[in-house]
Amino acid sequence: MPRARKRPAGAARPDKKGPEGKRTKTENPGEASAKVENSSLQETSASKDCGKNLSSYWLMKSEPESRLEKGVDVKFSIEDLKAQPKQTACWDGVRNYQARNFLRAMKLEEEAFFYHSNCREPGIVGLMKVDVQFVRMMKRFIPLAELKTHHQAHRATGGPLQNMALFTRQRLSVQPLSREEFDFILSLEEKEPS
DNA sequence: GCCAACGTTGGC
DNA sequence: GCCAACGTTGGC
Repeated sequence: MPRARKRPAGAARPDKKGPEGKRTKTENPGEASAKVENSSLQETSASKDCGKNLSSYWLMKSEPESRLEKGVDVKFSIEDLKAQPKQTACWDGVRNYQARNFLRAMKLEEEAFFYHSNCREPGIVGLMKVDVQFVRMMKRFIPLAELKTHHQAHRATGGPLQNMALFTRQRLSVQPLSREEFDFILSLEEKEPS
């Protein structure tokens, strides 16, 4: 279950058991708000610019279709995010330590793609800012298959998606993107679906 | 629903 | 600290 899943509103800690019921409202933005706790984060194409580029970009996966995990529905789509108070949610349910380290490394206001996983049409659906708050839908859905096509081409040509974590670190539910990766993906919005 | 890929656990 | 067994992720 390292996949991200959120709970309604101010959701609190991951392992709360129990009837999902109402959660007490927390002002705490949750793990995703991240203070940099830092550390030895893994080097990826996105994390190696040694300080000159202070911003980071992220991709966060969540499942938009219902699926029970230990009796709890892990579904959390971008529509669900929009429906939260302030369109903001707590990104809990991440257990993988590497993904958790990335959550801790996030800084407020950094931009993140919302990715729908384990569903009929996997792909990037929208943009969020770390808090985690809805920003906007993508101008068009960017399917996994299209990203993969570019990734494969870029491996040959040295293009921006050549090392994209979505393909090189599969199963990582929270992952960093370099600015080049982020900008390239944004540029796809303006193009015809391939 | 299948199952490959990969992470985690735990005995030794 | 190795590594086999087991569990999870997530595309298909």
